[in-house]
Amino acid sequence: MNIYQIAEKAGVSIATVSRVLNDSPSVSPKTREKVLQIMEQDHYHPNVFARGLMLDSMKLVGVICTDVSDSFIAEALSLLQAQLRTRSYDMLLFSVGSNQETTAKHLRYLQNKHVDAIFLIGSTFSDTADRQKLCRIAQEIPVIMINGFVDAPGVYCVCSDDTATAARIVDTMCRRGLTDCVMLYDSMTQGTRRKMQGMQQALAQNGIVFTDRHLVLAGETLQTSAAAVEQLIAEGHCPDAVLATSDLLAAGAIKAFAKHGLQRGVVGFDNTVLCDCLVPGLTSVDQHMDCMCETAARIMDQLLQNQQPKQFFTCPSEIIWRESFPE
Amino acid sequence: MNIYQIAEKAGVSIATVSRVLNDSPSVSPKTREKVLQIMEQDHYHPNVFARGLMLDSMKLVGVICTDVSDSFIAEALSLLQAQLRTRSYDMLLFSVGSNQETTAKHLRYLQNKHVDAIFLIGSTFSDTADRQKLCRIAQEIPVIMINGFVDAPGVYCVCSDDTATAARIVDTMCRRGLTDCVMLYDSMTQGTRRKMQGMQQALAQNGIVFTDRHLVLAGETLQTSAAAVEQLIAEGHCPDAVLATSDLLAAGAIKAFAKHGLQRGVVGFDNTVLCDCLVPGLTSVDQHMDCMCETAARIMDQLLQNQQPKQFFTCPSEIIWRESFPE
DNA sequence: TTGAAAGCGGTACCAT
DNA sequence: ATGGTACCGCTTTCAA
Repeated sequence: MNIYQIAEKAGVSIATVSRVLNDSPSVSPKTREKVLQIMEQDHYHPNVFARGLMLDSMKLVGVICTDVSDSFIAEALSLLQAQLRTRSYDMLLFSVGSNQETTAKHLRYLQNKHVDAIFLIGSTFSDTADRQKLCRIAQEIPVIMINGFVDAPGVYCVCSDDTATAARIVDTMCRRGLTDCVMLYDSMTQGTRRKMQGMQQALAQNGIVFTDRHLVLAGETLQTSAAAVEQLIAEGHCPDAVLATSDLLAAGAIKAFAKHGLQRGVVGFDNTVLCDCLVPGLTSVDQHMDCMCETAARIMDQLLQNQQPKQFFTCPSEIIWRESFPE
Repeated sequence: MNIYQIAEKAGVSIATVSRVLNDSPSVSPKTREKVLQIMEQDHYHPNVFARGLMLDSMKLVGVICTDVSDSFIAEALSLLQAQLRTRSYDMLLFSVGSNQETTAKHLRYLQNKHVDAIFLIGSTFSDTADRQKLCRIAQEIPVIMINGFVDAPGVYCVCSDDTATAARIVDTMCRRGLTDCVMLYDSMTQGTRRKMQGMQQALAQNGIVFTDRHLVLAGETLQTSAAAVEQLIAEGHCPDAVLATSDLLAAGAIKAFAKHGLQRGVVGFDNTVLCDCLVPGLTSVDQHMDCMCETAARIMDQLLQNQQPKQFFTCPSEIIWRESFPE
């Protein structure tokens, strides 16, 4: 069923049918009605490829993320999906791991797919060559980073205020005398860096110099994180408190402390479902992903209407206090 | 940059260029080399829309799931994504909630998008009208259900052997004298039903009649689940052991028991990251999603090559024993 | 082995 | 308000 057959049945030209499809005002109500009726009864739907070919758009956006099965990213996808739906955009999803080069390759791939925009969730671009690739793509297609940061023309970034929140947490720790606190992280992403800066600021405010010993590489699983903390304990460097860059790492710390019968403040990030499951309940940071995704979608709207949005946006995050580090 | 410009630069016709693009054998090595070289230096990539228009395919599959942020589904997506990538298919993702009608609508939507296949993750089709819609679509496009079951021509299903595994667990419980066990569930999906059947079988084997009291609706959050178990305790119906249809519900049970200082066997499903985080560690069922996704992808392969795969597949699941219900 | 030309199913401009 | 028609970029016969 195509536009020609509809035109023939309705006794009009394909141009008129096309006008009806596109809600053109210059069609008489009578004609429109007749055409619509025939479309209806024949279950006609315009061919998306033909439309794409002419308009160079299929109302499709590409989304590149490191790992769908990360609950933080999964939540972002869920919310972004909802935002896109209200705008009649579909989502082409790529879960590509944390390799930068792979991510860059996918950017190019999506460009060739003629997507209308590209969203990057939690990607890092520390490598210069890859960042330049990103810049080139961004000249042609709107690129919007969620919880990632690259300062380049055409690249728009929405982040949460990790730095401020991490600072607030570490400052609270210091004021309670827990000055020997550490940050558990799995890899030096932009997000980690922002949180680290917050810690550094707070320590400085409390007259403490931020050094390597405040930063602990903890792997990316519960087990590796627990092992890292246990090693600290074994070495006699048991920290007063722990701020982890994810709830999972924080869970590892809780486990390690519990094993040694120790009571220590632990705070995580992302406020995932884990927090309520753990004992003690995990104090964590809710990054208000809904805000970030809505902002990201709005940026897309503006870009596709050739408006110039601001390049950087920050969404507030919130500390959700639980027993692992009470307010 | 299109096929015409390449043809002109190479001094050949567009037909020849097209042949090179499609690896046609009837192009002289010389010509092919020259065309390829020009494509290379001009960074030419065929227009996906034009190609889609002719071939009626963009090497795209639609994936409909209830909720990306469910960790079980997120894992499935991650693995399915990997399978699709090796086959050069892209994934159009829809997270539509658990409403059947909405799911059915999206089937139709994807049909109009001319996707090459549709995957459904964890969907239920209890409503007859919606199931019929599914059947109609399945006549035209391969429909593959992961962890869902509908017996209809053109609908292919990959499930894990929930029934057998649930039976094994409940049988173990009974043999240990924990005959007063209950199943915690959140909604009567196909998966729930399969697990329920397993429980029923095992109880029957142990001379116990399966009744309503073995089935406890526990909502879909940690809190609702804990509340449901606490209510049982308050009513003096504290179960000997609990089998929950998800780890989250199981976590709720653990929490409720802990609050009352009770020691009870608890088993979950999906073997999510939660299991290791909980205290005691949660015994859970690993459904080997990798197997299911690989099978699903293979079914797609066969269907797209007009072969006739079996309609129903079962992947083995495995009990991962932890402290909450030791082996 | 190669080229010419007819689609694929729309959109949009130019007439009328 | 409507129709005719030239695209969009590729695939695929049919001839040469």
